[in-house]
Amino acid sequence: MEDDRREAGTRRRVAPTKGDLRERAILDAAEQQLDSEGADGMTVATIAQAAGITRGALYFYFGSKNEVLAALVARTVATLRAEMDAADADGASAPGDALRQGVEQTARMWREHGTVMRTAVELSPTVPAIDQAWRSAVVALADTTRGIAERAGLPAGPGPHDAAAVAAALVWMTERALYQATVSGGSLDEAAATLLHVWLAALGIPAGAELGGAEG
Amino acid sequence: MEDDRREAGTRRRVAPTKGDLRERAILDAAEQQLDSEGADGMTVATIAQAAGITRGALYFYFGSKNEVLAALVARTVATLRAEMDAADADGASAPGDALRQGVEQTARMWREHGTVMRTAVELSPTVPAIDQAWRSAVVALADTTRGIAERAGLPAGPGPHDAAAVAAALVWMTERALYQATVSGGSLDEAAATLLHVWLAALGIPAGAELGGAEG
DNA sequence: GAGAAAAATCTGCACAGTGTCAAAAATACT
DNA sequence: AGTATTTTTGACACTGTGCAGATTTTTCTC
Repeated sequence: MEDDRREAGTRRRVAPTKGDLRERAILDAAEQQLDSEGADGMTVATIAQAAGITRGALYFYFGSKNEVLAALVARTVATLRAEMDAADADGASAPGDALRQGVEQTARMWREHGTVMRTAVELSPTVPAIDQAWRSAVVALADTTRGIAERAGLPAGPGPHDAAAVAAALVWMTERALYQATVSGGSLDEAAATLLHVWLAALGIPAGAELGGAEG
Repeated sequence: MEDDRREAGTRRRVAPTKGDLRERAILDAAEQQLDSEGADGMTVATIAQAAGITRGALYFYFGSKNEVLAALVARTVATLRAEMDAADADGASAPGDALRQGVEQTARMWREHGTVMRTAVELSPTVPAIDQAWRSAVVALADTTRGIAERAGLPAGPGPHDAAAVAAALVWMTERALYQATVSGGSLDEAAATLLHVWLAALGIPAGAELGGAEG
């Protein structure tokens, strides 16, 4: 029963190995090509080549092309999660500042890794692995947000207006809005400003100095 | 320049031809296999075979497998649209009845052509042709709904609470809810009941006799 | 530390599916 | 019949994926 040590879909062990370098190289190559060629132009052969291995070898590290994408999404999303937690735990304990930082960081993530984020949203419905990675990230962000919301005074108990429900709705709204901005070539900054506005309103925080571009 | 008479992605003329029979046969075969085999198991070869032609010939009628799906979505959605318009123009001029019929008919469509509808939702983000067909249907339904909403007394003028905005939101909500019910194996009837409730509330129509299963 | 055993990594090829195309066959038109 | 148009075919190129081993790296033993 050595199958216990195997990862689903691959023949590789889960144990720590140096081949993790290759894994990272594969993900790097994938992200780069996702940017330049798009999700379709990016082929297993070109990824493998850029990572210095053959097509077949890539399937040693990942069970499929989609699993590569899923891992890429997971990696990108882990960064965002870490930044959010750090910002939340950091000096910025005032709910308003935490929210501003959260929205800003999310927007920055979309700016720097827009293609990955966009791919995650688009492939979620059809690729279970991606859906899982993405959904777990959203849930984690929603949870962090819930903490802020409670500190801002939202009720904790179960109910349609409790901190958890509002936080979830806000996070999904943000996903949707930034995705739309990315796809339609709209301004991420404007979207972020709008989002922050709604966030503050939803949590009942008086809008102090929001993002730039105040108007009307 | 005879290309003007050509359809994008195919070599076939747009002009009326008898080969439309084959086209329908292809779509029928596709829908059947979509039900039995799923979107992945369904291959161009099997569709062509079921339609009595070879793989290559299929590409004479449709530019790609996705175009077949897109045409299937368009056909299915055209049916729903026609039914909605008929029901709206019909005897049921009372907004409440029109809404009930609309929701019921949409739910029935999901019951009878669930696989096609589901495929439309899932492939919309990645297949432009499908996205276009689906989106246009949603817009059309939203417009019909807007008419009902205005008759129900919602303001027509532009604004975040006007009939058009509310109608669009309701239609998208319905899409989402019925999709979720289909995917998660939930009850379409229950979903429809909930939806009708929200619809009536949103349009300010007193809930007379809603669908079965009243509670609380 | 040499050498064997085991594990990790990689290669090369096979196979099925999609999409393209030039040329053949069927059909319609005059 | 003769010609133009529609429809079909068959072969080809490319992609994703599976797999049987070959090769390299690590681990263990003496």
